[in-house]
Amino acid sequence: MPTDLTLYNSLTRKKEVFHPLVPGHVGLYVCGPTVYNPVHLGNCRTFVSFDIIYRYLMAKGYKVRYVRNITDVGHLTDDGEDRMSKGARLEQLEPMEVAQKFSNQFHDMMRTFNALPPSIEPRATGHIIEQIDMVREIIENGYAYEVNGSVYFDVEAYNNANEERYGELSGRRIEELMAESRELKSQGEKRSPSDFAIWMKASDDHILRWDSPWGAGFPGWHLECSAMSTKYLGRDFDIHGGGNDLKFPHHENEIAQNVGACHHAGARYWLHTNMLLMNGKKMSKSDGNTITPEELFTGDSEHVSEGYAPMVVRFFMLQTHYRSTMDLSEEALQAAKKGYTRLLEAWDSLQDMEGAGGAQNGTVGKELAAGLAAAYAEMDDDFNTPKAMARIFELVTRINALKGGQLSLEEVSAEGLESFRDGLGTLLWNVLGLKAEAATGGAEQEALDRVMEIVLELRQQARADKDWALSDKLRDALTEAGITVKDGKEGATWSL
RNA sequence: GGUUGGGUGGCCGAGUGGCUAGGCAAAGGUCUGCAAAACCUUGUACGGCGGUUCGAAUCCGCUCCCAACCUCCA
Repeated sequence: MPTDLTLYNSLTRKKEVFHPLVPGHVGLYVCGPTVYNPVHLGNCRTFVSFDIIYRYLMAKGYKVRYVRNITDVGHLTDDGEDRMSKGARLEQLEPMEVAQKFSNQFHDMMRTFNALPPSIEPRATGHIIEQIDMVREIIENGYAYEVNGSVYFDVEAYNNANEERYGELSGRRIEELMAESRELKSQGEKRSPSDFAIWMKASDDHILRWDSPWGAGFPGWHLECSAMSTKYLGRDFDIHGGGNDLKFPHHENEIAQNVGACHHAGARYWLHTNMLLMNGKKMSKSDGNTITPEELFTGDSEHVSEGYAPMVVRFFMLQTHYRSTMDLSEEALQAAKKGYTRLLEAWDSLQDMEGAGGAQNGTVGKELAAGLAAAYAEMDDDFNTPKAMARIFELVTRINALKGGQLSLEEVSAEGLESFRDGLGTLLWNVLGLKAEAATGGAEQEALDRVMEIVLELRQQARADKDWALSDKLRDALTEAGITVKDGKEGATWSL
């Protein structure tokens, strides 16, 4: 019984049933990273969230074009310096070298988190022509003006001509914005403080520069996403995503630019992920309240007592809804680690099981099927991964009960178990994007398996002889080596 | 100050006006030579004050507190 996919649209501030523009197809645009420094853990959270959304849309049978940009033009920093060239000077590298270095690093990190690559990953510097064209269109439509080689978006003119739509996404009112910014800074070349640059004149020492009808310069803060989403997904497309902190001004201005250029607003559904906090506060380098993904994995940080595997972190992210702030803490990570281990162990147990019932599923088989369907249904409700996880853990309990004998496999048909296993596997590995990480690989792992088999056999012999001293000694020694032995009905099992 | 979203049991974290979210931790029990694991059972939770309602954590008002955004930021 498939349900409709509903999602929370930031634009309307309501949950809406999702209807793609073209049946069967979804155009998804997500604001990607600025590649001038190492990827931040908060970025990872956002991209993991959209990875799950991407995966789930595909699991629903949609053909998805997922576009996620790389910003390598840089934006102005406080002192007016281009970020890319700043990075270049500090690192003694070419700007494109810096961009490449951190793009590579970003891609590695996405792979580590098991996030699928997007269908198209356009770079801002590769779309200067499109951006210049867009600036020209906006000027032609009367929503921008040129001053000394820079072009500014005329927010007031735009707002008056388009039913006061500036601010519809962020809930801001133009009068309030003007009132504030008047106090904050001088107007400079802008006619109005709320106007924003869509093309900037390059000063003589600015490295990243391109020729344009307005002289040498570089594109403005928000233009790339407008230009690239339009190019690859069309003037109207389905979903635009990004972090909450991009809502204003970035996304608001993106809409203005789209409408300003071609009278189409771009995305119909806007999805915003919430922030990752640590100790209840935004991560910030300046006050030390931060941890890099690498530090989180290795445990090399004052904020964690040990390293956490990337999949434990991903699992941890799954337990919070993408629209809620997520608070990173040692205790929460510990809980995630244990929970994830329990999930993996149940999955392992499930692999060795066979349904013993007849052709018809018994009570337990039906419960398994219903629980799995419920988990999928939770995903239809605005990608509610925490609720889906709750349903999955109810299934974990049943799997363990089947293994422990509290529930009988006689209640599950062979076919029922098979399809349950397939469905659960699809959900865990394909949709939620988890993976069962082997502690060690290949030959080493095989050898260890073999050794453990021998050791456990010896211990089993000792237990049969009621030589508890020897059996306990073996177990204690193994425990000391980091290997846990668990005695079950079908013999002992072990885990690292 | 403005905008947006929050404040849920020891911790994390879902939530539909009335029915056990879930994970971790804790307590009791079953199983086990012991242990671990597993299974079963257990928690006067919903910032505060009012209101609507037969009934509110869930709706409304006020209030306190928190976070993000308003300047580049996922």
